[in-house]
Amino acid sequence: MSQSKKNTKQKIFDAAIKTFAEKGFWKTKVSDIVAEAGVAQGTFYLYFNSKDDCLYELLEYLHKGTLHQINQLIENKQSTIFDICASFIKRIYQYKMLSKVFLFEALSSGEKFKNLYFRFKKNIRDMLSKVLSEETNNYNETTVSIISGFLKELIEYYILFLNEDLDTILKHLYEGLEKIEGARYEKI
Amino acid sequence: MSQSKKNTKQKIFDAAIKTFAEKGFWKTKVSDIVAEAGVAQGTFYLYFNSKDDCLYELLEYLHKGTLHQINQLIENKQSTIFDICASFIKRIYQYKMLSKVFLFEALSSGEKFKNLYFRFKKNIRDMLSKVLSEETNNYNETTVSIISGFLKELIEYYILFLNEDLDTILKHLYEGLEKIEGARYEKI
Amino acid sequence: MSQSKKNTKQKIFDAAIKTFAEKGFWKTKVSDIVAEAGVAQGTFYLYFNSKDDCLYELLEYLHKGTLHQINQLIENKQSTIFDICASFIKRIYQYKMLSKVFLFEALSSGEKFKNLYFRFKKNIRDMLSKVLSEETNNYNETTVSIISGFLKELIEYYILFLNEDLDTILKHLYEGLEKIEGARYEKI
Amino acid sequence: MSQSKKNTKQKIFDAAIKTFAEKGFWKTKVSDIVAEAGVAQGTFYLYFNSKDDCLYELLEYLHKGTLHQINQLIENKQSTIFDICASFIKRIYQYKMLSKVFLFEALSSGEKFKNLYFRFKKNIRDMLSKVLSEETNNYNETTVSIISGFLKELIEYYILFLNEDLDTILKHLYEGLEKIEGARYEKI
DNA sequence: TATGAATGAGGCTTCATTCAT
DNA sequence: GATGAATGAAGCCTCATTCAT
Repeated sequence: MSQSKKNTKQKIFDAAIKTFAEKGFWKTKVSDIVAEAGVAQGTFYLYFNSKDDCLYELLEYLHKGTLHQINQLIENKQSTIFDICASFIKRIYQYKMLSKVFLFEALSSGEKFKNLYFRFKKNIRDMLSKVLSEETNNYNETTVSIISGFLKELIEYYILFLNEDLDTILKHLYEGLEKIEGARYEKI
Repeated sequence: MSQSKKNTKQKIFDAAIKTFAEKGFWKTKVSDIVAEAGVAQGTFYLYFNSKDDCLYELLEYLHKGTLHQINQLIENKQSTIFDICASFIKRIYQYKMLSKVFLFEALSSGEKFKNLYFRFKKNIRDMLSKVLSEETNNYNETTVSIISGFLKELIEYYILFLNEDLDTILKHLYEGLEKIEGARYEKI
Repeated sequence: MSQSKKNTKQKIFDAAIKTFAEKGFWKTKVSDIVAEAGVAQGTFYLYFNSKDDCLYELLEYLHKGTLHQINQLIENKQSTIFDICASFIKRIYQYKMLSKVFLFEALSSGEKFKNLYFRFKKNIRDMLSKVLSEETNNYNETTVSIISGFLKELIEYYILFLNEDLDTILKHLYEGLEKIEGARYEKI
Repeated sequence: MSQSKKNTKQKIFDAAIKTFAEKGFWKTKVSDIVAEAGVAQGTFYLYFNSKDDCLYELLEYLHKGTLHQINQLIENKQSTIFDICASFIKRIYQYKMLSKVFLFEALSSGEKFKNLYFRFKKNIRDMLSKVLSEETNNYNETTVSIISGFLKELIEYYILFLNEDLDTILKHLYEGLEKIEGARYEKI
């Protein structure tokens, strides 16, 4: 892939993220994306087969990257559940707009996206399970649900609704996990 | 409102809930709703100004009813946090399809719906706060976030994804609150 | 089907025939047809799934009607090959524009239409065969090819290109068949 | 024209013939042609002004070549009508794909092409007239129509539809002319 | 009140053509 | 000459909404 081709695709990608996040998948027109990207309507179709396709590629990118990042932490045996969650929250915060699309658009954007969303949720829960079972001796599924739900609440309420900064959110996370797990963590 | 008018509107209401839940707001056509309801296309517009309007009315109905139900429990000073949560879960379970639309479509269906959704979330959190502060002496916002997130996880994962029955879900709820609060509740 | 519905479909049908005949299938836009018919763009899609569909329905109509008409003549045992051909030519002349579409657009409008065209051609040849074998004792396939080709030449050259009137064309037909068959026919 | 330029143009020419014949003029995209030719999209426009232009050049080439070939036969006073027709059929068979485009696409590809087609048809008929009037003493226009139609039927039905081989088709031709003319020809 | 045919603005996508390299 | 990414006009089709009956 040539440099210029890569650039054009990236421009469209960035514009799509921004537009999907602002207007939502269904209200976003391809013409909005290309206007934001500064390319012609037809150019969009050189890189994506459809609007659907574009969203799917974006979500897969976030999905894979996030899981990969967490997996690497897990392989480092010294990572605590706090490290994992903080890493997750940081990534979501970094990709705020794209995450918004993933977490709050996917369920209503068609079967394909719903499946991707639930695959993601399942993966996150599995990772939490793994770390919890290594870390504590009274692991159970309920704890996974509590933490998984708490993470989503942090994102939904503190990031999206209240729009708080990362440090404040990590503080909430720390306090929450402390309460849930009854343990103290080193902040990272 | 005459009896027959009420019936027609109710037919459309029910059809709309079913269709929105099955196909999502954006993929639902007015023609789908009226086909399901067994009335003519034009009839829809005798009762609703628009497709948006119809969804909004539905969500407000769920919103108000749910808050009202919880409020009544709160006014009965003996209600525990478990009672409140169980009542909430039961109602969501009862209006499974409509709730699905509310909890997972609203954020992506336009500004108006997003506002309604966050108003609802805020109300639920406030009620939890109120009960918690009456019930425990170490109440804090973090606990509200944990419980609020846990409730949504129960709905998202156990009701929508795994499609478990009400009793199983209430069991999860009980175990979760026990873990969060470190207390035992009377099951209702 | 209500009267008004029938009328609208007929209006579109007529407009489609005219437009297809004038501009050809590929150059005809749905917007041309509806403009000619005096209805809205969307109305077209109440009656046809697509432009393809519309053409197909038109051609089938001509196809079936023409075959039916000839079949009835054949069942009357006294019909000569001249009667059959004259009846065919008259029908083509009557549906001049639609026939033009069938005979000269179908082969280039996609597989489906090509198949319909060759089915039609085969049917016509079979009918000619049947009548010839009843009428003469030295019937053979070559004669069928000669007559079939002659008929198409009459249409292509005298109707479409020279735009001659029906009587002149029937005169050509009479002379041609006389030459081919070496017999004299009663003009009908 | 340089050698390499000639090669590129020829590659595109050949690809265009193949593609037009397979998919028809309207369904053929310039991108199909260049893919088949193995050149870049822009290269097409170094040799042709437009897709229309390319088809027109192709058809003119077939047109002129065919007429030229027949004219040479006519100048040789000993050529019979069978020689002329056989030569015509052989050429059509040799340029099967291109002929398909000419004979069955031209009428529906726009005014310019329709004119070219009828010019061709007129030329063929004139040549037949000329030979017939030299060969027989009871020449008339009807015979021209019969032979012209028969030739097209041979192409349409036996070449395109039944896909028979050249010898078989020439046999049909021989039998047909024998029947039409009541004479015996030397096969060439 | 109820109907359902008709509307038409608007979105998605295609593809012939251009042009900078 | 050759390339192929970029263009953008144009066309098909959808569907929320209207309105005459």
